[in-house]
Amino acid sequence: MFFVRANATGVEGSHASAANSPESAHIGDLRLGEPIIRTMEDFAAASGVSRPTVSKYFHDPGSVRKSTRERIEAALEQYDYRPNIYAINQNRQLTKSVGIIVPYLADPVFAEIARTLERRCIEAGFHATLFSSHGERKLESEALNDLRSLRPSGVLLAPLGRSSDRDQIARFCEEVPTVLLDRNIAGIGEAFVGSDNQSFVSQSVDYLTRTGEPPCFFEMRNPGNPNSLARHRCYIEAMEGHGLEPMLVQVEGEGWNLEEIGYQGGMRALQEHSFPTDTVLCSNDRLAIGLLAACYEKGLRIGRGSGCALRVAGHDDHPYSRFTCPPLTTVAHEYDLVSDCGAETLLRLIEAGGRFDDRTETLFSARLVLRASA
Amino acid sequence: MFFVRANATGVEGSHASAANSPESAHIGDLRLGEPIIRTMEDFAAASGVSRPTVSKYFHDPGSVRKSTRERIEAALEQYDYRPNIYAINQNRQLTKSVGIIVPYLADPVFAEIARTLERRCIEAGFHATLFSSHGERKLESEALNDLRSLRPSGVLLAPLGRSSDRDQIARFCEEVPTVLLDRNIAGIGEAFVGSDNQSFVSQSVDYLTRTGEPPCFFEMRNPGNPNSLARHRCYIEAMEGHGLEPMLVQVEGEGWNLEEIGYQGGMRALQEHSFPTDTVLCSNDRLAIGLLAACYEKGLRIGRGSGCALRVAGHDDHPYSRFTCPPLTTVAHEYDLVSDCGAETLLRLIEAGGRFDDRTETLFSARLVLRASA
DNA sequence: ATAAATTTTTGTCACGCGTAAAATTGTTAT
DNA sequence: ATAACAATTTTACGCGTGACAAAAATTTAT
Repeated sequence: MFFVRANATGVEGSHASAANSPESAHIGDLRLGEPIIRTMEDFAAASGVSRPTVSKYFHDPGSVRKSTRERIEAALEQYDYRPNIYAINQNRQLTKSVGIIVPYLADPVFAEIARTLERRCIEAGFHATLFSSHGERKLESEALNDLRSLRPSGVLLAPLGRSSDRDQIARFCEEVPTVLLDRNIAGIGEAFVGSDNQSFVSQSVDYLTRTGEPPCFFEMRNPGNPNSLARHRCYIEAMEGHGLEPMLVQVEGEGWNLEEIGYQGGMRALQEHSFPTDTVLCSNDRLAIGLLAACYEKGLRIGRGSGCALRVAGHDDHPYSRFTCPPLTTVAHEYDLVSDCGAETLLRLIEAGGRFDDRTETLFSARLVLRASA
Repeated sequence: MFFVRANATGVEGSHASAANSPESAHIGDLRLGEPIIRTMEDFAAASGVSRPTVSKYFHDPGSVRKSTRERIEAALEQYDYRPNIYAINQNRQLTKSVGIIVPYLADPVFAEIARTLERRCIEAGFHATLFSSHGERKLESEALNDLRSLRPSGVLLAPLGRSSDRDQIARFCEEVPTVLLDRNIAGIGEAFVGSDNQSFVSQSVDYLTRTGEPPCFFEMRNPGNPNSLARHRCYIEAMEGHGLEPMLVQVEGEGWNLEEIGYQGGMRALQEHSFPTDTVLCSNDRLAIGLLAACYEKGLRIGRGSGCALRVAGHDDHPYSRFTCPPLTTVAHEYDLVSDCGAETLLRLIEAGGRFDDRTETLFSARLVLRASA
């Protein structure tokens, strides 16, 4: 199954004889005669400036005299000291830190959202700490607790949704200025930024009915995701708005393995001929990816051409939907815009002192992306 | 583009009038007469026990007398106090925290690895903090610095690879007990856990040559990933071992958008007929996913059947490779095993006091996964 | 009941830093 | 040179915790 090579490089072993005391670990890279800099105290002594002045410098380099600044920066060159961010957070009245929580990092959409959020916060001079709930309520709670200890000036929270501990989130939001992202919880947090599910579904339904048979809706019977519930409702509304009968194809399954759920459910639906029309609109792209795999296995040709058996469309513009076979027609979740706006909203919130007078909800419209699958 | 609904829910506004002082924010959930518990000092007073005893309790509940334990736990019920993890880390000689760094969380493979690592560490009673380098050397450096401040007992580090600051990582590893993951850096860290690239490539090359034309190798010209370099070498060795001429198809591109790079490179290679054989072995599954999309667009049938124009295989068993069309034949990177072993190795390292006598390298063999594409 | 062992309390120091007031030094204007 | 002002240093305290020694209280053994 596996094997172990000991000392495979043959070059090291240098630290094998080193003792465990923290000093000895540093003897290697210590030019003799130079002191070891661990704390701001040490660094202040080494640079010939008092510790509070050093503290002031790190808070705002422009707030100290030029000659002092130069001395500090000279010492900085030599010792590359950096203050302990967690000690700072413990003591500053208003931190330069923000927290980010996403429900599930293994979902590429959230991975992208997290990446953008982190970048924006860093660009604004903040230190960002990222947490993933990994789909588990317990881990979401842990993340909230950690964030409390971190004392961030603000938090961007994309909650798990149905399985969140609503009361705990509400309490957290009263303690820490929080912007909700992607999934709204009515009345909780200082603001919400997300997508307008109605514009998602109405666009896809409009397009599909205009260009062919009206779509049935392919979804999970018990989605953990509140956006799924909203899309379900919007589909029904949109169909009724066209004077059409809604057609639901619901698949079983729990958790976050949506491609697998879409595949299994798709196989079953195809075997049992449960699709009442030749057009399938999936609640999200991950289910669609699974369905496409099932269709391929069944030998069905997907697309809007004459030789095609089925049209398949999704929602979200998942990073991989460009690369499915055929490429997936979908409605883009503008997660870059949502992320940018979320980060910006949080920064405004922090500048405003942590509270807004009114709780705003910013919803981005979706953008239809036509590709070959429908 | 987007619109804002102010006060859309119509139910809230309760905290709109709350002042900014930390006390007033808590009046809402404060049963009058009960003190607000923020620190261990407060909590000790509320539970009628001294603070050091409370501290002892949290360190090890079994270390205090039963009657004392019950008093603390009764108070815990009432106030749900939790010690500040960052303050703890600052003071404990040996922390119950570990750090995890992965190079790119938006890659589902690393997202899965991170998730498994985190879970294992939590199960072992540790507090895990996850960092993503997001593909940027600067962010990897930041993560290392943050971890220094966090004072973890150990770190699991999957480095960026080529773009890592090797010296900085070396220095870090001398300060903090570190297990390297997925990508080895010779001699750095107390141990390495990863995959045996040779077994990957030899298995795929063996299988493909046995069942059809020998494969050409589809890869990036300048991969940032050291595993890619290793696989390149292993492909050449494997081919020569069969007495065959290695055939390389190298595509341009930078960064982490591998599907796109595979797609663009694949389109070009197909247009220019650069594939010298009907069998394409991709350096990793993400490139393969892009190539499959290009093949679909070109109308090429993929698979090992008689009506097929091309066989395509990959490496890694990417979470989506099951759902490509056709499903991708690949060699599984056993990232669950790697994660488990990595976590276990770190725990052993911590128990051993942070240093191993010998630097071990544990390599997992790959597992051939036959699907329809080759 | 008394002595011995265990547990808890008290007190004090530590960690690495922010912060505020007072004392000192440096700079500029006159 | 002197006053006026700004920048800096000193001093002292705080944050929320761990760690350790000595004293006090409790439990257990005899």
